[in-house]
Amino acid sequence: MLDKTYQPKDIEERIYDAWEEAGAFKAGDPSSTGSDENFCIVIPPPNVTGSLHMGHALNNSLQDLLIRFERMRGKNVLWQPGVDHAGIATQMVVERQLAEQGLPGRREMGREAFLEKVWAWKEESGGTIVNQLRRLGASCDWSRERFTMDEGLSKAVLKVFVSLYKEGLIYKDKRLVNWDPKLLTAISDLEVEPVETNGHMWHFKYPIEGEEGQFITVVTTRPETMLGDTGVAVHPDDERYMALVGRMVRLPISDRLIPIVADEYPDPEQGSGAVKMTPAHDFNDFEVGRRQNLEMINIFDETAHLNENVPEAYQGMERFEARKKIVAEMDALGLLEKVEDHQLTVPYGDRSGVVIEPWLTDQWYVNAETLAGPAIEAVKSGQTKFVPGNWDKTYFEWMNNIQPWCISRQLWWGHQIPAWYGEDGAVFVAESEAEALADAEAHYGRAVTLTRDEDVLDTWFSSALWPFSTLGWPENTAELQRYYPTATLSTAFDIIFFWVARMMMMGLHFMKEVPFDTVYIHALVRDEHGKKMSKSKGNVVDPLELIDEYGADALRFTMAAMAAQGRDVNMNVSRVAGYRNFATKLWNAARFAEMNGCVGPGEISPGDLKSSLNRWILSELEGTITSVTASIEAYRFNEAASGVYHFIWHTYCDWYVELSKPVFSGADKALITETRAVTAHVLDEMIKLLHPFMPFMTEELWQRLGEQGRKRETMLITAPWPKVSGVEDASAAAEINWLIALISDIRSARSEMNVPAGAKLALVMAHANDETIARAEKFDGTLKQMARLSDISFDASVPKGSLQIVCGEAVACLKLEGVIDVGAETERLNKELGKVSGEIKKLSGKLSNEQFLSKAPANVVEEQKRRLAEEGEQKEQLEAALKRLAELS
RNA sequence: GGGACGUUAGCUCAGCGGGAGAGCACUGCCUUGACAUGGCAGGGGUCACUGGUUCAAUCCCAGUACGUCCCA
Repeated sequence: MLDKTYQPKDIEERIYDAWEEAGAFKAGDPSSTGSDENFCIVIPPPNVTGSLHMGHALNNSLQDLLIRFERMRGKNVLWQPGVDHAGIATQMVVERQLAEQGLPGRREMGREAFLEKVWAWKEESGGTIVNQLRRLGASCDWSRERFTMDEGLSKAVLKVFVSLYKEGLIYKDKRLVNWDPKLLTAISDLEVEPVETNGHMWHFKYPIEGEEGQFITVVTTRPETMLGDTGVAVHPDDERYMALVGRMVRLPISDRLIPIVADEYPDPEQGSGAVKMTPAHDFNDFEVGRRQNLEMINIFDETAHLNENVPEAYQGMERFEARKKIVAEMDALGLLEKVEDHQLTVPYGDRSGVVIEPWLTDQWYVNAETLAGPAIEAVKSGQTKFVPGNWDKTYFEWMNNIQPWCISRQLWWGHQIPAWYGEDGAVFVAESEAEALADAEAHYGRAVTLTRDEDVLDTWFSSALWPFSTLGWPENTAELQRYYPTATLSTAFDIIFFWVARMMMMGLHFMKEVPFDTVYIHALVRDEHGKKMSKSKGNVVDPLELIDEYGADALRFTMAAMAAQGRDVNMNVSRVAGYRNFATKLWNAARFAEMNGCVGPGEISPGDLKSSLNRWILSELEGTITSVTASIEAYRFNEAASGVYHFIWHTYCDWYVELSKPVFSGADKALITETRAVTAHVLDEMIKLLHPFMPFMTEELWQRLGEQGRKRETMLITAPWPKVSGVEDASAAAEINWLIALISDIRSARSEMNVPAGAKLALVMAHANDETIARAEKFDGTLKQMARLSDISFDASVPKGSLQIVCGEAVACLKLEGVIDVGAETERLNKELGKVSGEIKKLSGKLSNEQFLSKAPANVVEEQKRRLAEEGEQKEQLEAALKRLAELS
C-alpha cells in the first residue's frame, strides 16, 4: 500500500542507483539497441570549479527531458557528460587554497609542482557539480564522462592547433589585448565586464610647437595615458583645426614632439573635437595609429605600473596614482582647461575584478574570420537551426564582425601551446617535442635545444572541439560515426559567442559537418521579481535546497513549465511548492487505483468498451499524448508540461476518478472489471507521459504498481512512449460533457444559494427530452453522489418553489426543504441572464453584419450561429424560470 | 549610437486574428473511504497608450511611453 504522501527523499537516491545499475543511461543500451535512429546531446561542460546553480538546473532539466523522451521513443540515445578545466578559475582556486594553507605560492613552487597541486585538487574536489547533476536526475552516460584535460581531448587539441597553424589559420601577432594586471594574463573580450562609472573628462591644453601661446585642447577620461601619447587626431572636415593638421604639438611633461593628424575617427561634436592618441593603450587609438603611422609607446608594465618609457618622476608609479599626479602637474602648468563630470564605461575583469588594461603583447591568434564563413553559411542554409529562431540574428551579428581570436593565456593550468623556439626565435609547431626537435634540426642543419612556449590555450579552444573530441576524435570511433552531428545543443544565449560559434567553426573545419542540428537557447533564470540572481544581492536560489525541500521532480517540472520560448524565467519558489503538490496529487490517484484493485491486468481493447466514461477518458488521453508529444518535439516545454498537468489533475483526478467512484461502489461486476482495467491503463500511460518531467516519482510508482499488478517488462525509464491508436469517440464525449456540465451547474447553484454542503436535495428534471432522460437514468448513482441528491425524478413542469438550473432544453429543479429566498434566486438567475444576453448581443451583431456573412470563413459563421442558437435557448429558459419565480411572490 | 525583447488578474507568467487562461495569493463552504501538499464554489482584467490594416485586433503593422538585455 502506498503511503499517503510522496516522500522524495526516501526514494530518489535508490531509484537513481537502480537506473545506473541497470545500465539505463548507457549509449545504445539497453532498450534501444537495433534502432537506427540516433539522438545525442553533448552537455555544455560545466566548469570543474563550479557548483549547480539555477541556470544549470534549468538547462539540464530540459536536456534530460529530451533525452528521456527520445530514449522512451526507442532511439539510440547518448547524453555525453563532462566538465571543462576552466583555466583561470581553477588556477585561482588552487592559488587561494595554497595561500590559506600558508604554502608557498605558485611562482615559488614552480610550474610542475603547481600543476601537481591542481591535479590533486581536481581529483579531490573537482567536479562536485557532476554529483549535483545526479541529484537532479540527469541520465547522462557517466561511463563516457570526459574532461577537457584528458589525454584523448588533449590529443585533439594538439592536432587542431598544429593543423590550423600549418594551414596558416593560427599565427602569432603583436596586438592590443585585454590585459588583466592582477592575474597577469590576456583575457577574452567576453570576460571583460563593462561597468557604468562616474568619472571625469579632463580638458588638457597641448601647446602647438612654434606658435607661442597657441594650444589645442584635447579631452580625455584617462589622463595618465598622456605619457604614451604619440599624436593628436582631428576630423578632416573639422574647420577649426584644418590649419593645424601636419603641425606638431609639444606634449607636456614628457616633452616630446607629436604630430596633429587628420582622421575620420574623432567626432567633432564630442568634447573639443580633438583627441589625444595613445595607440599602445587604447583600442580605437591603436587603429588610428596604424592608419596614421603613429609611434606606439608602451608605458605600463604587466602590473599596470608605469615603466621606463615615462619621465623618471613617474616611473614605477601605479596607474591611478599617476593619474592624480598628472592632473596636478597639468594644473600647475596652467594647462588644465577644465574638468567635467562624465559617465563612462570602465572595463573590469570578471574574474579578478580589477580594471582591465589594453596592452600591447605578443599572443597567438586564430584567424576567426576565415573559419566563420562556413559557420555563417551553415546557419543561413538551415543546417543548424536556432530555437527560438530569432537568436540567429545575434549569431550573425557577432560572426559577421568577428575579431581575431586570441587563444594564448599567461597561465599554467591548461593545454600548453605546442610551439618551441630556437635560440634565434624561430618557431617550431608540432604535436610533440621530438617532432619539433626534428624540424629544428632540419632547419638549422644541426641538433639544437629548443624552449617551449610557456603559455597555455584559452579553455574555450578545447571546449570548441567538445562535440567531436568527446566522441573520440581524432580516432574515427564508432560513436563518432554514429552520433556526429549531434541532435541538439541546449544552452543560454550568453554562450552563443563563447561557445556555440566556436564549436560551429571547429566542427565544420575538422568534421566537415555542423556539430548539431538544433541549438536550443533557453531563458535566463532570474529571481521572482525579474532581477538577475547574484551573491551580492542575496537573491540566489539554490537548486539543491529546493531539491531537499520539494524533491527533484518538483524542481524539474517547474523548470519545464516556466521554459516558455523567448522569455526569461522568473523563479518563484511557490511554483515549486505547487508542483510538489501536483506530484502528491498523482501519487494519491495511484493510491486510489491501488485501493480499488486497478493495477492489473490492464489489457484493454478500446473498441469493446461498454462504458462511455471509459471511452471518454481514453479519447482525452489520446488527445493529451498527441499534444504533449508534439510540444516536446517543438521544444515547447511549457506547453508540454501544462498539457500533462491539466490532464492528470483536471481531467483524470477531478473527473474520471470521481465519476468512477460510483462504479466501484456499485454492483455491476462487468463494469467494475472494465473500469479497473481502464483506470490501470490510463494511469500507466500518464506515468509514462510524465516521466521525462518527473522521473523519480513516476519510476517509483511504475515499480510499486507493478508489484501488485501486471509484471513490468522494463523499468519505466526504458518503457515505450505512449502511442495513439485513434479511439476518438464523439458520442461518449457528448455524454460525459453533459454530465460534467449538469453536476457543475447544480453545485454552483447550491453554493450560491447557500445550501448546506451536506444537505441532500431531490432533483426534478422538467421538460427533458428522451436523450436527457436516458442519460439521467444511466448516471443516476453518479449524479446523486456528486451533486448530493436524494432522488431524481422527471416531470413535465417545474415544481413550484424550487431552484431552477437551466441545462440545455431541460430545467434541473432542486426542491428545497423550506421556502426559497426569492430575492437571492432572482438575483442569481438575472446574473446568468445578463451574461447570456451580453453574448447574444455580440453574436447577433456579428451575424447581422453583411460584411461578416460574406467575408468570414463559412465554418466561423456556422460556429457563431450555433452559439447564438445555444445562447438563445438558454435565454428563453432563464426568462421562463424568472417568470415562474415572479409568480411565487 | 546599433540591435533584441517585454508591457495580459494582487504577484509570476501562458495564450494570440473570431467565446480572456494557469499557478500562487484572496473570499465562502467542506476533515465525503485517494489526496487538507486536498475538495467544491467564487471575486478579480477598457490584454500599456495612440493611430492603421481587417467583416473582425489582446493578437498583425506603425508610432509613443515605460522597462530589461546585448553589442559599440
